[in-house]
Amino acid sequence: MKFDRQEALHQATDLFWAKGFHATSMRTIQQAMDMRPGSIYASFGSKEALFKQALQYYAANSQARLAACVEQSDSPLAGLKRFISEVVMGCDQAPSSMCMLVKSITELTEDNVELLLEAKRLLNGMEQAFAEVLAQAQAQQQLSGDVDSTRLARYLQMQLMGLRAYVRANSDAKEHLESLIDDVFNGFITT
Amino acid sequence: MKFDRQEALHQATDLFWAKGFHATSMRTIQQAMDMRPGSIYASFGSKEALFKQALQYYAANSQARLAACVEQSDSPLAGLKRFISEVVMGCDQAPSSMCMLVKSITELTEDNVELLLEAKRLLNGMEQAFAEVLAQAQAQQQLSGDVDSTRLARYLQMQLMGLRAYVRANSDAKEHLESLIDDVFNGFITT
DNA sequence: ACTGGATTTGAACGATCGTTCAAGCCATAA
DNA sequence: TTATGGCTTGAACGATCGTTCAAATCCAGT
Repeated sequence: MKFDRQEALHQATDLFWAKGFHATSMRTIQQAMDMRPGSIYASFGSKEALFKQALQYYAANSQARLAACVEQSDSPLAGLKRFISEVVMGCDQAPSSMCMLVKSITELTEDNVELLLEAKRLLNGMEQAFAEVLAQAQAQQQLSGDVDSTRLARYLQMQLMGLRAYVRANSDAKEHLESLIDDVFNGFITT
Repeated sequence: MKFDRQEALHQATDLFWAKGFHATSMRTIQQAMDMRPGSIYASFGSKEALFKQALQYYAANSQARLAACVEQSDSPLAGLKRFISEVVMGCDQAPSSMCMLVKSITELTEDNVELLLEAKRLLNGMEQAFAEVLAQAQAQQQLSGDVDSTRLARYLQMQLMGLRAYVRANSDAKEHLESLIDDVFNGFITT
């Protein structure tokens, strides 16, 4: 049976996502991957390199899910809202209610500049993906075209960060969740 | 010269705030405090206990600053906006652009339940403080009284989390900052 | 000056960290 | 069957982690 690199990376990503960079030890990762240190270092290089690849794996997954949401919905805007709901409501199964990129940017310091910059870069990619969906909505007259879509995307991203952080801090506030999502979504639509 | 417990705690708080719980070693703290391990453990108990006291110190400071802002301003609402601006704009001197409580809640897991719960508790305290200021504003007819002030406070806290996280992730976006603050503030006022 | 209790010191502990590498294993080719 | 080359293994490394504690130091009261 061949070694499944993708699956191993998936396990590592979930662990890093749940516990963060510093609190996740290589020994825990070895256990989750069912691999011995030598193999891991041969495949991924180092803990930092592995984390970087985990970030990229996570970001690629997120963008794919956004694209899937848009495709499965009737309109770009509906797809966007579906994505937001999916992300915020489905946080029970996820390793963390928060975005792994935001968590990483929150945790990392100048001691790991490369990782910090990579996380920022990938998060900017997400913002651009949002902007593209919003531009689509504008092209289809679903959204007023007199506001810069990148500005809307920025506002949306900020709101989404706040939403997911709030859920993390107040996990029992699931009741208010749908209304909060609506507030966020409507708030930024009418901006 | 007597040992200044408050000053020592202040140094520790700044370190924890900047680097988080796991990435801050006791040796770094010893250096920042200019104290030897024995003295620290005699005064504060353990790393966890020290961090808990740092959280409390930080939260008390934050509430005091909010109160000061309200007092120095002409109205509760103006005080609130001043506080938000102060917090978001003045993040250059601060150890981190993000709230230490939010950072902690983001970083900590079930491996340190007590710290996690304490951070959540203190953050709820902040939210309540917001609610009180908003209730004041309602009492002075500065804000419509037909919306629950605790609901407004919740929304404000979510927005503030998003704002500070966004600034952290996109530190070069200081240009859009004032407009973002306005958006946040106005957005939640008209809700 | 002397004493006794409180405080400060810093070496050292065991545990765990990220990482390495010689030795063992296994599939393929001759 | 044997030789070869790459992959896997897990013990072990030095560094650092949080923490302890006996010894040194300090200072108030006599």
